[in-house]
Amino acid sequence: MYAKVIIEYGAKAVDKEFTYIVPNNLTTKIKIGHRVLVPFNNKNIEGFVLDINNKYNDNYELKEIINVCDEKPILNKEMLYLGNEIQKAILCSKISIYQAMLPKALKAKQNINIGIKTNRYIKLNVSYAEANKYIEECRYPEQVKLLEKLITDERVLITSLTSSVNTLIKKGIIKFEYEEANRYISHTTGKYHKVRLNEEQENVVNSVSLDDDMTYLLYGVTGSGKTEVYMELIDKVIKRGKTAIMLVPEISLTPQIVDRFVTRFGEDVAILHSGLSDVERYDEYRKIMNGKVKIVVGARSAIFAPLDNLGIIVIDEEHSSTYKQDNNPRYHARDVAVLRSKYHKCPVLLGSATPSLESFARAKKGVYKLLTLTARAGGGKLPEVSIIDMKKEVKKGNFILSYELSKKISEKLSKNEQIILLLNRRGYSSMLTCRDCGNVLKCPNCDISLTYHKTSNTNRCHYCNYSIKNVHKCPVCGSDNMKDYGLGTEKLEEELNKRFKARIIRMDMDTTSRKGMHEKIIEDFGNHKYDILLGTQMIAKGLDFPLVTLVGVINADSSLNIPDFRSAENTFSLLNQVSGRAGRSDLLGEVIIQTYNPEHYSIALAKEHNYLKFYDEEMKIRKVLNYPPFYYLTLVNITSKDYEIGFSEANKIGSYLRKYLSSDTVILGPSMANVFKVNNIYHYQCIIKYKYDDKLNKVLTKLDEIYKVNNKVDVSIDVNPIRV
DNA sequence: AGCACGCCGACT
DNA sequence: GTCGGCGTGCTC
Repeated sequence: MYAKVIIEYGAKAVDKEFTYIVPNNLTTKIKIGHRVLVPFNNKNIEGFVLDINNKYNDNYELKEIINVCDEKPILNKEMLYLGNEIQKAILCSKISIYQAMLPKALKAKQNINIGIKTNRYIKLNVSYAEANKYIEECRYPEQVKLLEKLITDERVLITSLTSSVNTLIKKGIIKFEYEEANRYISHTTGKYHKVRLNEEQENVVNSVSLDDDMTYLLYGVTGSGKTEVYMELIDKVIKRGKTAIMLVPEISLTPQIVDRFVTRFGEDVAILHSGLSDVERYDEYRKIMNGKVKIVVGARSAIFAPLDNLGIIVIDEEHSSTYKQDNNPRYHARDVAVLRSKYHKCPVLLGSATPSLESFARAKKGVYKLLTLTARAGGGKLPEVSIIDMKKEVKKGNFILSYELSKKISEKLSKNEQIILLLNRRGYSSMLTCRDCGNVLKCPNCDISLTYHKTSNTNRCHYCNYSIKNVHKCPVCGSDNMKDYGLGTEKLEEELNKRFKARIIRMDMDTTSRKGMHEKIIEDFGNHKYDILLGTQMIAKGLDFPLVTLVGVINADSSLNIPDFRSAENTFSLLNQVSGRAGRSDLLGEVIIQTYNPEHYSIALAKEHNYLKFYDEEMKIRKVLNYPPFYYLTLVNITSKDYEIGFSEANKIGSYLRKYLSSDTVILGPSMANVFKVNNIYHYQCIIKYKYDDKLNKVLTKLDEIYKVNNKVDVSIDVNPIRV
């Protein structure tokens, strides 16, 4: 008996199946999907069994599998199928997908020590009458206390053995009971209040057929009650005895969503997101594997949750770029969802207030079925948005806060209402420049300027984490005339503290790096321990604070100025998202957007909350420039430590693509990537634009093969990149 | 990925 | 003479 195994190494050179002999003692036990320990190149490593058969024709001298690592297979039939399909679609190594599907504890990798925790309980081993009789005759108060507790509580958790427990066990009065522990406890805040759906929501729920593999796009304005629709559909699915996956962009940003699911569905829910520790994630994952839960709420990788009998997959904020993994394997959760929906014959529901252009275009073409929610669920109005032209404000000397925004902040503070301010840049200032020689302080390893952080008094690189103590003299000319430019969240916080007497909390990557800080800031702000929440785009999503009546966007241009074909879409969507945070209760919300480009359509249309008009405008541009959704994109990234070698190989790759791809496929480049040097590695890229190219997959696979063995340059392929 | 093998420079 | 640098190639 032979087994084909893929091994734990992610390197392209060993991304193939290796055949091993299954020793006699394992033939009955071993199954496809099992994690196994195998000898490989004089080392013992782990891998997964992908196939078992009785034939082997080659004359290579095979080795034997050492052992199977777990009782049951880790990869089920569906996961193996998904791995195959995804590998074909995005040209990544197979092992990388299987690893991406699993929690750390179950990946093929040795020396991970993540075990199962077992709780020990004690329980009565005799009738209540006998226990009571024992109590009467017992001279030891500790024993009496224990038994009395057991009569009322049925079982008691034991963390350390006491002599009274020992005695009672010995006498057979009590017995032990063991149970797997759950180390993750989702703290919920309240009880579930069933909300009655309005007519529009009801219609949407009824339009979704639970019996076929259709994809639906739910386009609903912010606050229109999309979550209630999701929960209602999931409830229906569960009542039919099926299971559901609910994806959210990054759950630790939205504890409020978790809270709503846990309060409504209780024990039926497992949570999977990056905020969990490895042991917590393992516990949640086991609940799913063992069929103990019916709903999985989680971020991107939760799309792989091994639920049987899937009845629906919901993807909230479907336009969010976090659904695409930005390192290997570069999969998109939306695509995996469609694969799983076909496998289970169940619907996919994508929801957003600002759907991605790709999805909306598909919905218009009828590939997806379009559903809409036009009104805010509580009857609340969409907030009033005003746009401030910062070019005029700067002339008046208002560099950070416009007159209008300052006035509104004071007004809301005096009414004891809350304020959210968005500034999409962390740190104090964005760069340090010498006024005498014009030198800009740059990262020595990367191609970008360093950001000054006042809290730590350092200049840091946001790409490679390089940091130096703040400098006062120009390293080039020695002048002490250094000046900082640009505005970050730290400086904004300082300015607010100077100008207002208010309780202010900052939320960005620097204040939330400690575990649980997200939740804490959100909870504290929700409990009105602060008046102003300022932060980067992490404050824009899914938060629901009834007391917030003013949202200010400090610099709407920061996302607009990123050189990317999606920058207008991202700007519109961010402005729309963050505006939606205002006025979620009966208090009317106001939004003030500060910008240097007040006439830009993505900003002007965000003022009107006009997604449909934005869609039309943006589609015109995409059409002219041959960008998605009119063309597909694939990015070939070429990286090298050596500038010259990178350059020449990138050119070779460019000509290779031009030679072998169809003539109506457009190949741009090679060119230097947006940030050319990161961590002393040079980045080149070729962009491939195509409508349909039956040669593409083959050509790219071949290219990949060629460069597998080249260790001077690395070639990675990104199908449907989110950033170009 | 990780390890052995192999061919050149600077040391006891 | 030998230790060790890392470039090359192979792993069921």
